[in-house]
Amino acid sequence: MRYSSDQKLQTRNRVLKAAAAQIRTHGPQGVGVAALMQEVGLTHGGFYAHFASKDALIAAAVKTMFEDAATQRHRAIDDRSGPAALGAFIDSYLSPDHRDRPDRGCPVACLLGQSAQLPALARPAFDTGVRGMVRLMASYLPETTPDPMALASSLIAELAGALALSRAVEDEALSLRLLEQSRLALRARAGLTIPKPESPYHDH
Amino acid sequence: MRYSSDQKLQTRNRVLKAAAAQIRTHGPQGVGVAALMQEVGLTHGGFYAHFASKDALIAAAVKTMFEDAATQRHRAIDDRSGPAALGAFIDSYLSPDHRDRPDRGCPVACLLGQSAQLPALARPAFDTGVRGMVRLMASYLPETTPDPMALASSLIAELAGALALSRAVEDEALSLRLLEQSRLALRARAGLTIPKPESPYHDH
DNA sequence: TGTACATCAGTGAACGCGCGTTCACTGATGTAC
DNA sequence: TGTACATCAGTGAACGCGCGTTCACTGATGTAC
Repeated sequence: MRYSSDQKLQTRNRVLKAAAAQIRTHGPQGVGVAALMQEVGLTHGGFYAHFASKDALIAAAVKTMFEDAATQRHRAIDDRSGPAALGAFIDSYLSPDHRDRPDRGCPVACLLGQSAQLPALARPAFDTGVRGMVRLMASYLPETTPDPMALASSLIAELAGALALSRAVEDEALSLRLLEQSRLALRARAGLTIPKPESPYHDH
Repeated sequence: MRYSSDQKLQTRNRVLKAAAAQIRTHGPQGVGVAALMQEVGLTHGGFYAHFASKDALIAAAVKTMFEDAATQRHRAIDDRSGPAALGAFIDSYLSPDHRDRPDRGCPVACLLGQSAQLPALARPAFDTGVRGMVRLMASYLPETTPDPMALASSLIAELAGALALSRAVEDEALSLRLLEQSRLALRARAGLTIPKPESPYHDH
């Protein structure tokens, strides 16, 4: 090969990363091959040295989105445990920061309404992502919980729903209210009796 | 005018109705002027006798979607009252039927993830729709509820989130589980202690 | 009442633009000798 | 070690198609006289 040994792989990864960000902010339809390659500093013709088609790119990008999210989750599990981890998870998930940065956020919430526009290859990754979130949530719940998976399913639905609603809504006050009401409700439902007052990030 | 007096209005309404169905199933981007007009039995050229642009059509269609939903809600209120109405609302909202028929379903859930693709003219209608749902839910809640609007906000987030998740997921079993767990959880949270076992539609 | 004219919803061909994809070519690097 | 050749990531022009929009035209109906 004429470029340094793994340069092709690096380029591919840069394209994938840029695509993932675009998908998260503008949806699968919002990705343009030419614009994407320009963002990476290349011309559009070179795209097909890395991917067979735009759909193949999207499928690969969605897959990596969920893989990255899974590793992030595992890292978070190792860091803390029990109520502290659960509280931090809920707070950061329903924070204005997470709402405003879909390009760095939870892929499940980003793709909630756009799954119909995903190429078939990318669909299974979404299921895996949802299952992973529910399982994670269940593992966080107090041991006294009668049916952790059932409760976790319900909690995840509210978590993703509240974030998606807060993003879809135009009025800032309404958006913040949606986040905050669900944040408090979820903390209570998950057995965290004392909700942190403000600043959802640094719970000491 | 050369066609019977209100024919133009009827045509316009037929186009609007077809557009609303398309938006619900395939998103705002999924609507094509030519395909839409053909569906109504006309040729694409005539479109611009009714709408200034595709965006204007989408804005109008979204607006009517929410207006129709609001009148449906008001009709539902008149029919029943209290717990029966609340239970029926939750059950039908989280039914497989509602999941499988987005073209007839709640516009809030349909547009949850696609609001970024809506023309600016259509955005305020979404906010109004969300507020309307929360207010309706709050009015259903038991009088003993401490903060009905707060609880309603949380309930609506789970309601919309669970429906959207169940639609986005590929695996039927997972999809049904998401619907059912949230249906039971929401009934319990809303103070309906005895959830109906199956057949969410006819709760006599 | 009957006739001539005006109106305008709807037709269908055409335009223009964006975008995914193709392809002949480049030129720096790796390999063979 | 040095030279000739092969490879292939990336270039940039071009193609083709879909789609939103335009426009000259039609012909059935409403209106004026």
